[in-house]
Parts: sequence; structure tokens; C-alpha cells
Amino acid sequence: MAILWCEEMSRQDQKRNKVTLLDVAKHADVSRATASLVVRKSPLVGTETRQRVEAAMRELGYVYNMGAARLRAERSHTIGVVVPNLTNPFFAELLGGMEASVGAAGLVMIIANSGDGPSRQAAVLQRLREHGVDGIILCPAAGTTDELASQASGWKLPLVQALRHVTDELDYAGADYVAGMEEAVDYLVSLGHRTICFAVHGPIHSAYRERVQGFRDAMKRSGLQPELVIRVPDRVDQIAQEADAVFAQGKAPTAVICFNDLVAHGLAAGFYDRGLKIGRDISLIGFDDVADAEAMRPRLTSVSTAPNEIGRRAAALLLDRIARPALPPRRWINPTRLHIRDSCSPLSSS
Amino acid sequence: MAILWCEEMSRQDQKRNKVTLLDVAKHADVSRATASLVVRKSPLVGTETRQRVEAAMRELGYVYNMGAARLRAERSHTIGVVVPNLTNPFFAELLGGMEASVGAAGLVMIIANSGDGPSRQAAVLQRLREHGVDGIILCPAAGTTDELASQASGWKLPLVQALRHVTDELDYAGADYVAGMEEAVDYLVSLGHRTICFAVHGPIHSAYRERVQGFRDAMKRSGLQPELVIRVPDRVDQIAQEADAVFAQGKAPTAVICFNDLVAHGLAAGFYDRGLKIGRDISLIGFDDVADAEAMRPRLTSVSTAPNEIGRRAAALLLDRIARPALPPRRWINPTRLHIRDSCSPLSSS
DNA sequence: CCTGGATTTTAGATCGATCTAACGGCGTTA
DNA sequence: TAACGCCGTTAGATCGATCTAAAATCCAGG
Repeated sequence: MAILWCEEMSRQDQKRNKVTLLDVAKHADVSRATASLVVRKSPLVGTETRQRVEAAMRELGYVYNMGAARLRAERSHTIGVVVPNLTNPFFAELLGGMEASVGAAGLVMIIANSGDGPSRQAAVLQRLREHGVDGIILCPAAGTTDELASQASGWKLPLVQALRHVTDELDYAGADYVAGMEEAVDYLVSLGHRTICFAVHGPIHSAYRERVQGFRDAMKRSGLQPELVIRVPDRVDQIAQEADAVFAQGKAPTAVICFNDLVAHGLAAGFYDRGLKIGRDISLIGFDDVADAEAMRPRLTSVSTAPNEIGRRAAALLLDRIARPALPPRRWINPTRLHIRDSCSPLSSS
Repeated sequence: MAILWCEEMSRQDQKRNKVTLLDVAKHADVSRATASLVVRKSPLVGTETRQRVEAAMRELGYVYNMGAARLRAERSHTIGVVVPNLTNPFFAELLGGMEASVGAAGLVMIIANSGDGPSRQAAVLQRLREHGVDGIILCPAAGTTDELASQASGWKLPLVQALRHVTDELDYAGADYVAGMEEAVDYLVSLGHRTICFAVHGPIHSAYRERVQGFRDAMKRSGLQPELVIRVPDRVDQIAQEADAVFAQGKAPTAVICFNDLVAHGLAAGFYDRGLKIGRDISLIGFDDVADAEAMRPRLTSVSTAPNEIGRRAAALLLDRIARPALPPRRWINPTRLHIRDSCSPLSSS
């Protein structure tokens, strides 16, 4: 007896006193199978039995073991999210939106960082595969090729692209960068600006190309010089230092459109340092409309891309595809909106 | 023959043509156990055999099944991270730091959002438990009580607190908010300021209390009025609107210390709107020193708390504890540093 | 040639859930 | 009365890895 007890204790210790479905079943005097049906809220089980089992679960402090369930059922209730960079507030907003959708559906997110490089991205995708995720939301790293589509279909793993896309064969959730940029240009043109510069930075990917394309198309449509695209550094303090770059090519622009709000922030600081007053000496438009746009002085006019909403939509797209894998590829392009504040003014004197 | 083939195909289809360790073993002409030793890089297996198995893995496109491994081995190579809020760039930095440490150790992070509320926090903790995480990094939601410690030990789940703490019985990684605040006060005092206000917002938790305490201690030590603590709204645009609140109590302060950089941003905008020039009419100090501090004009003097580093340390603490659960509780308090820029100036006229 | 010890390899049980196919009880119909 | 369908329940196989304990192999020394 004493020996038996010892053995039981050591077993408990070894197993970290885990309560299994079998324990619950015994305690409620039903079979393992019935208990399983109860935890999964199956309608097959009788009301009285259900209540007895639920009571047993509560009494024993049972916690469901997803790992074991996954092994048998091929569903992990887990999705993978790969972004190029965690620290960027823009991606943080995106993740926030995803978490809302994904969490509401009862799944959890594994997040991974690709560092915006294809080799690291391949490694993290492999890792997610090993963890048996039910699907992946990927913001493709710069340099990702369209063989991503064939890989994903070979893996039989639902995959949606977010913010950037490299293939039409997979779902995609992003913003209408082209239209957003056109709206920004048209607005400046309506204020009388004729020499408009586009300040870009960062790695080159679909969202980058679409913004450039939107800028050029709109400039051409207005009969203006479409080639005034200037690259600036990545860090905000360096952007400020090298703000002059904007004036280095040909005629000095009277307005600058920025690749994102970070560039706008940097240029605003740089212009300030040079004694240029934004909204009077030069007009400035940002892109993304993150929270800080409201805090700048003068307030920054910016094209809103609503990363939160894109995240939500990307998650919805993925959940749909997990439910019906054979669906044809879909895309959800979030409309953008020019949020007009105080950083632009009509061109008065030239 | 044809029938057999069909059967095989349908099995493949059903199983999503998954390659298992048994397939690899057969292909390499060894046992399942040996193959398992190879994937886990055990030194027990001979060189020639190892190579044969590795070749088989490559040829068949084998992917490791963590789920199955976890079931047997009680290690999921997964940790859970709970933050109050994904969208805050501060937490984004924290996550970035964690990801670096955790990823390097070969684990992945499941992230969850507590919404800074204890009930939702309880739900996500339960969810993480169901997913069998090896440990949890938790930034305790406002209102979390110290029974967290007994819960965690009951769950036998390694848990480290990050940024905020509710108990001494669990590991903790945070910043030295008290010292940081004292340094800020002392700096302003050394510039001649005597009436200094502390502008706070957000929910109340240990990090909040420590900052207030640091402020009051330092003010008292300098013989100054320690009660000038003012609450401002949460959103940056509302902070700007209500910046006057800073002057509403007693004598008007000549310097303001902010709870974080977001408050500093809002107040800076509000002061600008009222024609006050920062660094001349009023001095301003931020807290956290996130990227934007450098982009403000004038540049924002701010107390750097290095969330990235805290994230890295929290992860290291957790990995240590997973390796040796019996370790006494430890804490890592990141030193803060006052990053002096241009938003403060000596008090000349009064 | 046999023995002992170290090194490699293996069969079989096991983790905790889900799934399949079947079972008993009950009311209905032929 | 036998046959049938329906409902709630269940035993036993199964998922893909790991672990344990023992077996096979090899080599040196007596």
C-alpha cells in the first residue's frame, strides 16, 4: 500500500500532476470518447451527461491539451504570422488587427521575424511548418520570388500575403497604394503645386513599386515631371540630416510626398533645422497616417492606409481559406483616404 | 494493382502526403528510433548512419512534427507572451527584443493581448496553457493581484513578469523607473527649475507607481513641492487639447516631466498651439526615448528605458528558468539613462 | 576462442487526445 | 415479431514522435 502510494506520487511528480481526459471521464463515470465530445461541444451528447462531465472538468482543474488534439485531428488552432520587422509601429498596428480577428476565432498567433531577407524568411517558414500551423499570414520579405505560390501549394498550407504581394495565385490583403498616391498628387496639384517630389526609402517590394507608380501616373496625367523620386536614408535622424537631397535634383520642389510618415517626420525635422516652415515654405504629405501624424506641428496631412483594418482582413481571408482551401485566390484592397490636416497650403508666390 | 494504387493515392490525399519519421527510417534502412536520434542530433548515432538518414530526410522533404514530439517529450519549444496592447510602439520594441532571444534559442513565441484587463488576461493565460507553452512572459494587466504567483506555481509553469510586477515570488525584468525619474528631476533642478510638474496618464500599475515615487522622492530631496502630479488624457490629440491642465494647479511649472514620450508629444503639440516655445518658455522631458524623440523639434530630452533590451532580458530569464525551475526568483532592472537633447534649458528669468 | 565493456541500434510501450465502427436501448413500422 | 432507424455512448485503433531497456555489433585483452 505504502509502496503503491509512493509510486503514484512519483508518477504524479513526473507528469506534473496533469489531469487527462481519461481522469475526467472516470470521475464523471463515462468513457473517454464521451468526455472528448463534451470538450468539443458536440451536440451528440445528452444534457445530463454533459453537465456531469463539465462538473468533473471543473473539479479536477482539467486543461485541454491542444498538442494531443492536433496530433490526431490535424488542426492546431494556431496560425503563423511573418513580418519583416517587429519594431516598426506600422507592423505593430497590423499585428493588433490580426490578433483581434484571430483571437475572436479561438486561434492563437505565432509571430516570427523575417528581417526582410529571403533566407531568414525561409527558415522561419520552415519553423512554422514544423509547429503545424493551420495557415500563414506572410508579409513577403523584399526579394521573395513568385515561386512562393508553388511552395505553399506543395506544402498544402493556406497562405495569405499581407501588405505586399509577389504572386496572384495566393490571397492578398493590402491597401490601394496607387490610388492613395494619386489622391495625394491630385490634392497638391489642386493647390497649385507643379514641382512635386516623392521621397522614398527602404527595400523595394510591391508596395514600394505601387506607390512610385501611383505617383508617376498621377504626375503624368497632370502633365508634370514624373521622375522626381528621391531616395533618403532609413533612420529618422539621418533623413533629417540629409533633407537637402530633396532639392538636389533640377528645379526645387514646392511640395514633397513621403513614402511613409517616418520619412515625413524626418524631413519635417530637417526642414525645421533649415528654417523652412512647413505649410508655408513647403508642403508635405505623409503616408500611412499613424498616430503621430496628429501630434506633429503643423499637423501632418497623410494618406491613411489603416494597417489595423488590413490586419483584420488578412486574418479573415486566412480563416476563410482554412475553411475552404479550394476557393479561388482573392484579394482585399483597402481603400485609402487622404487625411487633410495642416501641412499643405496653396502655392501663392513662386 | 490498380486498386492498390488508388488506395495509396487516397491515403496520401487524406494524410496530405505527410512524410513521417517512419518513412524516413524505412528509406534509410534504419529503425524509427535511430531516425529520431538523428533529428535530435544525438551523439549516440554513427557517422555513416547519420549521413544516410539525413540524406533520406532531404530526399523525402521531411518536416519535423513538433506536435507529436511535444506530446511525448513535454517540451513544446513554444513560449507565450502576453502584453496589454499590441499597437503601442513601446510594446512592439519589447516584442522585437524577445523575438531575438527566443528565436536564437530555437523557440517560437505565441503572442496574446490582454487588453490590460484581468479577465481577458485570465482567458489568454488559459489559452496559452492549453497550447502547452513551455513558459510565459507576462506584462501583468492593471489590476492583476499577487495571487498570480500561486497560480503560476500551481500550474508548474515558468512565468516571468516584464515591465510591471505584482509579486516578488516570480522573475521580473524591467527598468529602473525610480532612478530614471530621479535623474530627470535632478537634471531640471540643476538647470534652476523649482516648480516641476509630472504629467501622467493610463492605467495604474507598478511601473506607474514607481515613476510617481521617483518623482516625489527626488522633489522632496531637493526641498521642492512633490505633489504636482497631473493626469492627462490617453489619446495624443486630446493631450494636446488639454495641455492647459498642466498650469491649472497652483503655481505654473517651468518644466514638465512626462510619463512617456507619447505624453511628451501631446504636450509639445499643445504648447505649440498656445504659442509656448519648448526649451525657452518651458522645459519638457519625455520617458522611454523611443525613435520619435529624435524626430521632434526641438529634439526631446528623454529618459531611455531600452524596451528592446528589457525584452531580450525577459526572454533570457525565462529560458534560464525553464532550464532550472528551482532557481530562486530573480530580477533584472535595466539601468536608465537620461538622453539629453534640446527640450530643456536653464531657467533664466522667473 | 571466449569474455567484458563500450558503442550503436532497435522493438515496443507510451504521451493524450480524436476517429471509426459498432453497440444497446427505444419507439416505430411492416 | 422481426426489421429498421435514431440516439447516446463506447472500445479500440490511431496520429507521429520519444523513451526505456535490451539486443546486436565491435574490439581488445586474457
